[in-house]
Amino acid sequence: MYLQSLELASPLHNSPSPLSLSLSLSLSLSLSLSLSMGRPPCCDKSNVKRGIWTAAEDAKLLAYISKHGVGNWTLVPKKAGLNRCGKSCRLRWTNYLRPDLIHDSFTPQEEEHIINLHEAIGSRWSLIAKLLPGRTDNDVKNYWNTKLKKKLSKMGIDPVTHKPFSQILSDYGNISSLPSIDNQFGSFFKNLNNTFVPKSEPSSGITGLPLGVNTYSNMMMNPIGSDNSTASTLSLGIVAQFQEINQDSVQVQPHFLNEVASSCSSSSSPHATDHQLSSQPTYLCQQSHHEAQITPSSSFNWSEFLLHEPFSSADKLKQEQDFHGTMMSSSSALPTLAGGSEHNPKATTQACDFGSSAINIGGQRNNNLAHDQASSSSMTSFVDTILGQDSEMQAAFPELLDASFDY
DNA sequence: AACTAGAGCAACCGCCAGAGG
DNA sequence: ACCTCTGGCGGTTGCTCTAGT
Repeated sequence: MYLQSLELASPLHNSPSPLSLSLSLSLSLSLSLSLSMGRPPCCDKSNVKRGIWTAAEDAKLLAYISKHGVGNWTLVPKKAGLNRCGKSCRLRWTNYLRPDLIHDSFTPQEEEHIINLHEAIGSRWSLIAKLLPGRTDNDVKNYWNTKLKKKLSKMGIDPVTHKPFSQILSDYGNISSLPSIDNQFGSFFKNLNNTFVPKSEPSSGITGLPLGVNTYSNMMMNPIGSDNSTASTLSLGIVAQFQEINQDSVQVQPHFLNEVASSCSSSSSPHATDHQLSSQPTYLCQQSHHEAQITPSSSFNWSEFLLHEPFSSADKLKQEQDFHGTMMSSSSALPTLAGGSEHNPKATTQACDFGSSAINIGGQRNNNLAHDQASSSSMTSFVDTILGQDSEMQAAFPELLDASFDY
């Protein structure tokens, strides 16, 4: 069927030169191969318009959807009189034409939400977008990739782990026998090539940034003396709300953000996922949703081993003040987030067990405090743990561990 | 004015999960 | 249990615009 429509529509048919014949043949062969070997394409890609949408196409799609609503997207282009792939129509509607979308630039508050949520749940753009009314996952993703990632890097924060580069360096220095740095440190070394802000001048990376980023940078860089309970409440609330969204997303209609927004902004539900919370906790990884869930090790907790960023006392004082102030604003800006864990002590417990750096903003800071007293013993046990695992891996995969890493 | 590099963003691609047969 | 199909998602690409030289 696909082959037929391709041949009928192909411009090659109008001029059967030897070249076009061979092209047509190879095209047919590859197409029939793909038909026999895998799933057929959702539409005849060679026969649909691609690229930028015109105003006329937008008008057609809008007119059709406003009249009939969205149903089967593969039928929409046909019924709307569009020469487009159904998937393309869906994307155009979802990312651009939907009436509830905001096309303005992101506000500092939204920026802060994105950063906090990214730390909490990683690059789950659709989930993050559900917490930002009027924004699409594509918007958020683009904004993160083009702006926020660079901003964080310039501030000396690894956008993948949300840890200060210096901390990652310290960690790496203490566990230099680790075989694979790629998995552990994400984009750190990539980012380090482009930007590095000396930690002796923390203000240089912060000046001029919007409030949200200041807040975040202070949270990241000054755990000392900060209001741990507030920070903890915020981060735990994010996790709780994320869990709530995860559950709600099953029920809501995907294309109507108003419904999504209202379901997301509802107070933390008492039914919030007793079964979820009591089930085995999982670590959320940023690399890919395909490998996003990792069974946690019971032997150690990453956050127990985090180092804090050393600053001069004057910097500390200023950042402490900033942190107090901005955390308050964060809490007010995220009312449902902050309230999430209050009604759910289980959530608190579990979130604290989330050792991944991606999860626990406040918990990490608590641990940083404790780390002042217990850093050496913690780091020792951490190194022991890693070395133990290293030895196991060396025994299992000796050929993979021969490569050395020079920096 | 012409060229170039980088930023921003819309759109596409390929994979996956889930529904339905 | 298996297969097909659709919708959803995250990652990537490529076009356009703008600032710098």
